[in-house]
Amino acid sequence: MSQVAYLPVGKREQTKVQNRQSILDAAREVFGELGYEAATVRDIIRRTGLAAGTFYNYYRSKEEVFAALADDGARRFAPILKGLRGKGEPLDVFVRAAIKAYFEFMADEHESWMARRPAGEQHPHVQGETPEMAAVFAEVKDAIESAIAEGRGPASDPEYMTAACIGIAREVGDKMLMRRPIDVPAATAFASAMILDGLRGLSEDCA
Amino acid sequence: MSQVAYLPVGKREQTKVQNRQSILDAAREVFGELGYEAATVRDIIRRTGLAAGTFYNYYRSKEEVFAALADDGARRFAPILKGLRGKGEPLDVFVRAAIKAYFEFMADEHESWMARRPAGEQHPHVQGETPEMAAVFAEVKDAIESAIAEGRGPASDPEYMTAACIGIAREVGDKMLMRRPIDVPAATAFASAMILDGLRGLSEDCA
Amino acid sequence: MSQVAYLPVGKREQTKVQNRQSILDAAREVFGELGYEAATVRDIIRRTGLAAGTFYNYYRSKEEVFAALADDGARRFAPILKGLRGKGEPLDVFVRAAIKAYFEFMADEHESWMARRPAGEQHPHVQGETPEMAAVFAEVKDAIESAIAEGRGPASDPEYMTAACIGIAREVGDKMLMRRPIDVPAATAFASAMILDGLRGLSEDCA
Amino acid sequence: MSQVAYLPVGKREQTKVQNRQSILDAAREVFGELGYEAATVRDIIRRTGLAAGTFYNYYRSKEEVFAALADDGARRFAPILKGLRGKGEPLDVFVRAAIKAYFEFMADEHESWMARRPAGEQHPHVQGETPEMAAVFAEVKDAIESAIAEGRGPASDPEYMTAACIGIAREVGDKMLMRRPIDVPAATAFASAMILDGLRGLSEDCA
DNA sequence: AATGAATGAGAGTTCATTCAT
DNA sequence: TATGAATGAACTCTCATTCAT
Repeated sequence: MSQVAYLPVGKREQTKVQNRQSILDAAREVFGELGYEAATVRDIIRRTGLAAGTFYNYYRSKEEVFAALADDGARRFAPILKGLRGKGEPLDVFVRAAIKAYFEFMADEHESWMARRPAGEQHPHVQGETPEMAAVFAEVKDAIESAIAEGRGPASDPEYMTAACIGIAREVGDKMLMRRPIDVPAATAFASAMILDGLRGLSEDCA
Repeated sequence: MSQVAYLPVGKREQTKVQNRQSILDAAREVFGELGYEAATVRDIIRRTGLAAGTFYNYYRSKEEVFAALADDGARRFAPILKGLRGKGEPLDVFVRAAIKAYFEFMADEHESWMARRPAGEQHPHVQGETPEMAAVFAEVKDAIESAIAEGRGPASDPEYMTAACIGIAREVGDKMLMRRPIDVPAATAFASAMILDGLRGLSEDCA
Repeated sequence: MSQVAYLPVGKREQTKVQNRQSILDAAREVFGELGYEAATVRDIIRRTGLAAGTFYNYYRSKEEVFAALADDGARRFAPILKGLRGKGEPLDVFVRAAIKAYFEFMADEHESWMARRPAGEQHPHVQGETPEMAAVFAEVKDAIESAIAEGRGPASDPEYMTAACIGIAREVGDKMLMRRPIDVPAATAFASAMILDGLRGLSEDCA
Repeated sequence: MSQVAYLPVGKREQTKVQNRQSILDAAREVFGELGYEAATVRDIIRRTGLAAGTFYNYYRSKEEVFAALADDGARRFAPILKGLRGKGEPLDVFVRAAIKAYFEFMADEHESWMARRPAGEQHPHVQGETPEMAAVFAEVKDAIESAIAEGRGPASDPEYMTAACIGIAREVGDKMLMRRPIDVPAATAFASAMILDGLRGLSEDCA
């Protein structure tokens, strides 16, 4: 009677939210383990414990869940990046901060991220992307390109530069997650140095 | 009957070799066009003109053809790399040469490589690998690691270094293939500079 | 509370009646557009705006709505036919009047009737019946048979005669609805002449 | 060795022909019992005993089987009608002959035809057409229209005339099949008289 | 060996129907 | 009573793989 409903709190709404979340969670795992292409809607619902048809009450296709997951990731990462971009910092500061943010994000997500490297790379396949990662990459790329456009870094070939930075972040980040303990600062230092100074910089900066 | 077989070139052996090759060729095309995951054995045999069952006389699965293709690629790329490794060159020479070899290899293969990026990125999907590429990466990684191990470069963190180099090569190479004309020397210069000097080096080396 | 209910018109009863009617209307449309077989309960409720479960408070199945619709049609057509049957008219008068009544009924209903012949006969399918039509046929058949039984026409083979009349009415009526403008008198004249005089009668009666 | 192969006689070809036939037979039955719309591919293969996938080795869809069945029917009926049309007979001769041919065709097919009226009309549904019938109707219609166009009958309203004749044939034919014994000559006499002379002609011609 | 039809598991998806709210 | 999400059976169709020829 006197209840103030800040959010829908009926039992129905509750299970709806739960189910949506179950599906997203299951999807994250499945995409992680099998890769986007190999994953099937049925794999997702199986892991969910829900009935086959229930999936379609929430998402119309595998693509749609993927997109939802990507949105999730982007929503969490974008603000961090936006903050960095606003300040007009010189490139090295920006790079270090962005890499740090990215690696922290990766480490955060890493349970599911690890799930997808199930010991021994049984499939020859594809270095998968979690949907969140895909979104994050897009953001990073955008950020780096505009940083360059604003003259806060060498104006060599913005597209190649972005590509190179992403390549480093992706591969080093991947390796980072495979080590125990996961050492974000070390990986950040390495990747930043590599980006900023190349191999030459590594002896001094990282050794 | 009266044929003298210097090599296995009897009619049987000939068609056997031909068929095996047809399958590999078809597989290369199909993996290129559809991506590894989306490709099906049926797609491969359809393109082959052979009967469905015949496929299984040569390969037991899609994975196996993929592996065979990867071997192919590795067999062609490995000698180049081996040559470089033998000479005990300093790291910068080795890197430049390796990158060059790799990008030339990519450009060579690029017809099929391009085929599988069918303009507009209709799937959200995965940056696939041709099987050959996968093999090449393994080789490169090995080469770089041993170069480092032999002390011909900074002894920072060999695994991270390798990862970073591969990341740069992969992403920059990808971009290179998307430009017209495909400019291998320019991409090589960029990637080498980036690897060796990082962003700082780019202004001088590449501009 | 203080409402005097002459008929069940309480709020509850009102919406009950309304809902029942919505469902029937929606069903008529849907059967018309999709055909009986292709129509689904979901299609009907979707058009209704009601919740899925609500349908089942009124009808247990698609079949049951169909039957209800047929009853509707029969209820409207039966009195007309009953009027004709009571008078003991000779067969030709009866036939003309019945055909006229039937064609008028068809023309009346024809919006929905037309909807279900969506130009170009995309399905190979079946000449469907609206439920009302099915009911009407039953009535007509009964009327004709008893007219014959009462000796108001040639006693050849009542069942065949009925069948023939129904066949003519059905097919000619169908054609009538496909022409613009819909000319009920002309179609009635044709069908009556055909029934009464066969092809020979057509030159004189209809030309 | 010395065998002259009039037809493919390998075991494989044999089963292929058999399977194709099984599917057609099963489809005929299923369309008969359930109607075209309600019938599913699964219903057909279930009755066949073949594996699910096998269906698709022969036909790509329900539509395609239907079409094949219709072709069958048309192939058998068309020549008869063509023969009649060539001779330029007056309309009454043509009509009698065509009706006779049609009813004989129906009686022939009637095992399967009967199968689809499984005692008591459990579905409200559709007066189905076997695919063969659909094809036959198209032929008949064409024949009648051109007979009229050639002036071998009253020039009233060709489309209505055709419709009326088809209606009679369809409905009377249906009834004919429901009687035991099936009396094709009687039904032919009735329908012909009805078409040519209408109800008035029935007393004299048929009684 | 090569063939290609048969197989049946399994994918995506829709639907009638139930039932807690 | 109305609601609408959950259910799971059933449908269409494709695929990897086998095996008689």
